[in-house]
Amino acid sequence: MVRPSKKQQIPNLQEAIKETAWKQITETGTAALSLRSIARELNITAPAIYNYFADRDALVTALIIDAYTSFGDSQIAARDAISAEKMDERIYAVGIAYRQWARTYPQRYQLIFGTPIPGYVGPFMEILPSAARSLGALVSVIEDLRIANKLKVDRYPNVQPGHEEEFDVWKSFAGNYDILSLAVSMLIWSRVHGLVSLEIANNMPPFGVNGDALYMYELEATVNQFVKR
Amino acid sequence: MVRPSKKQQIPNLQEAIKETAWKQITETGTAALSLRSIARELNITAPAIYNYFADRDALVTALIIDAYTSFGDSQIAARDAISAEKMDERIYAVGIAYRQWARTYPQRYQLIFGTPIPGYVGPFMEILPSAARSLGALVSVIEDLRIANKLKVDRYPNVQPGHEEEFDVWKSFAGNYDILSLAVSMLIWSRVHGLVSLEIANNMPPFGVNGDALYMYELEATVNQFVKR
DNA sequence: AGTGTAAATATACAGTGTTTATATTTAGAT
DNA sequence: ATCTAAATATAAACACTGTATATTTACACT
Repeated sequence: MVRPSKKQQIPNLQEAIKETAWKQITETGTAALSLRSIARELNITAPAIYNYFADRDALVTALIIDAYTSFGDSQIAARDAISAEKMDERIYAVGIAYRQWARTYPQRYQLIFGTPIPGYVGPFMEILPSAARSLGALVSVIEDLRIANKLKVDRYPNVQPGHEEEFDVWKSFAGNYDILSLAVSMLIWSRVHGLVSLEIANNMPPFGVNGDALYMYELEATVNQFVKR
Repeated sequence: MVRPSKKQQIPNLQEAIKETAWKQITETGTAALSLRSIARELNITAPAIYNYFADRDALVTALIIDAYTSFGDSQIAARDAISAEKMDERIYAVGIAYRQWARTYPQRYQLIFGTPIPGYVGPFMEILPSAARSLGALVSVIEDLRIANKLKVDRYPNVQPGHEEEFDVWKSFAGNYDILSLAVSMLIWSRVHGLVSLEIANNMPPFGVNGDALYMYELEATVNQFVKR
């Protein structure tokens, strides 16, 4: 038997490979991702995967884009659940959804923002669209604040020109926002990411404050810092 | 030739293995760490390493502890370069040293705070001493602030009891500080880590604000938030 | 001098990503 | 209906990886 007849083949093998990859990542972590073990579970041979993904890194890239899309969906849904005028509430909603998604899918979070795959470096321009879309939820709220003249940013560091190409791609997927809104969003994002990534990676000493309360405390501090009242 | 005479042997092979590991990590990243390639470079066989480290994870743990020690040295040196009364200046010094160390040794930073070694999970209690010591530099300054009644922490989330054993180990290496100082330090740490880790991992969009200025902006915001004046 | 131990090698096993060549099924064109 | 070509899978092999086992040898101590 060199090639099974189509009757016994898996339909949509490309999707099946990704699904099996996610299943294994969820069960045993991102580090355990292995083309051969995926093939074993699908009862195919490892080289067959190369008909659907150029190499292991291409599969990882596809997984990352899928994860960003899921992440972005939850970000956008959280934002849109609050009416557009209540901007600070939107910030809280997006912030809470951020942590919730990360805690629900810790492996996906690490796959996106960590570097758990040995040797893998993502193709920036390929990933940027889905990344821009997911971070765009926060950016859009900050931009609304800025337009409403409620963004408190005295002496904010100057934004630098350059990287026009990446910026254009960003704008085409996240929205055409002022670069100041983008820069402020990056700082807010880094705060949220700081707490969440340490929590996910269990790098926070296990003693200390309640995670939920600490996270809300940080969100409040951030809103107080950046929103005029 | 089954065993070379001691004359041609490498003295202090344990140290030599670690040094070679660091060299390779610096040159080709944490992901490329390999016992066999270390052995090749030292002109020994791979199993010989097992006389000095129980397995690959034990070597990684030793590297992490060394990295924490180097990191802690720089933290403590930065703190002690400023006289103890100038507490806010000490926070800046420790914060700046944090980013500087991370940018000087990005691979070591990722080794400590990321998860770039597939399947490796560090033995918490073994690493805690060196970790506590390095983070203790910041904690000690926050504790000084608290004692001087200059710590601005209205409505800070309650600290939780439990984990007494880890806490005792922490205190024996970082100092016997109030748990509130510890908790505040964790939040400050998460902010610094958020910015630095995104910068190190190149996960920050390359457009935006100047890295140095943004980092100082965040340090100032943090000092303004937590230090009474 | 003899012996025991420690430290290295040699060998082997199971796993990984990937390449190459080969076989077969399937779709499309004559 | 038949021939051809592309698509899709396998089989085998290569160069790696960490690690276990058995063996050999150098050295230190009695």
